[in-house]
Amino acid sequence: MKIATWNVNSLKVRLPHVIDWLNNHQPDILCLQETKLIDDHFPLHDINALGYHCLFNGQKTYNGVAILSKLAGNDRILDIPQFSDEQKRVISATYGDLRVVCVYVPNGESVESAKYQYKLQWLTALKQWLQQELIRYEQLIVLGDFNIAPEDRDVYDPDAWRDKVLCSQPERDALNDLIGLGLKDSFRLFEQPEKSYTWWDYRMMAFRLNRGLRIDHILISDVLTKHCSACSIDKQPRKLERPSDHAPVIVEFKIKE
DNA sequence: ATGGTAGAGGATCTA
Repeated sequence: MKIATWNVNSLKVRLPHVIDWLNNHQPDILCLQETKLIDDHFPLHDINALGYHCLFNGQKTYNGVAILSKLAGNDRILDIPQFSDEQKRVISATYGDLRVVCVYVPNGESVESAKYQYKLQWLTALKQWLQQELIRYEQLIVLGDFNIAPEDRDVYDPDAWRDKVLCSQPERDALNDLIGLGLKDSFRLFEQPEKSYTWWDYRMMAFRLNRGLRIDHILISDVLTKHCSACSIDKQPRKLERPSDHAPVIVEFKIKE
């Protein structure tokens, strides 16, 4: 079983890349962030034509998340329950015995910004909700754009990024709090190349110079860890014309469900 | 040097 996450930065612009990627990789599940589409404009038929079901939670201009899957999803939940938020950043559903939570964590803008406080509050709400979900679902996977680089080795220039947004200690603490609920960063279960990143700024030739950050993650519950066989970043789509600024992250499991 | 690029939408806001 193969599950992936990809911040596409506009599904309208990136639809050809997503279609090619689905055809080439045949993931069982692909979670998308920054679809930037209202639900009425979701390209449902194009994706259905590839044999994938779609669940989505979109809005105009910003944010927006979706889950594409070979199996139909059950028990769909939109957003974080009991957390009032106009921004569409979460969708979750069950596939077989697997509970999938697709997240687009707020960027935060800068540590001085009000958006940074929103980000930390949002992460607290996510933690409180996931604590309950982990009781309900033994096989839980939480994946998406977390907008947090967990450690200095996940940053191309740690000194330049020290205490900056995406790297600050409160953000890293918040991510570690999620992991502390009983989740693991699947990427770090395996030996990985040095300087592995998932996002590169469009500016200053950042991708060509591999000036990136690893901010997209796949967190899995302990039961899933036992069956997890690989986790990797696919840099290939970042090399295409008009790419997303993020690369997909893929996790694989030996179990079939 | 406080820039630069991309997307949405139609002037800025967000990342």
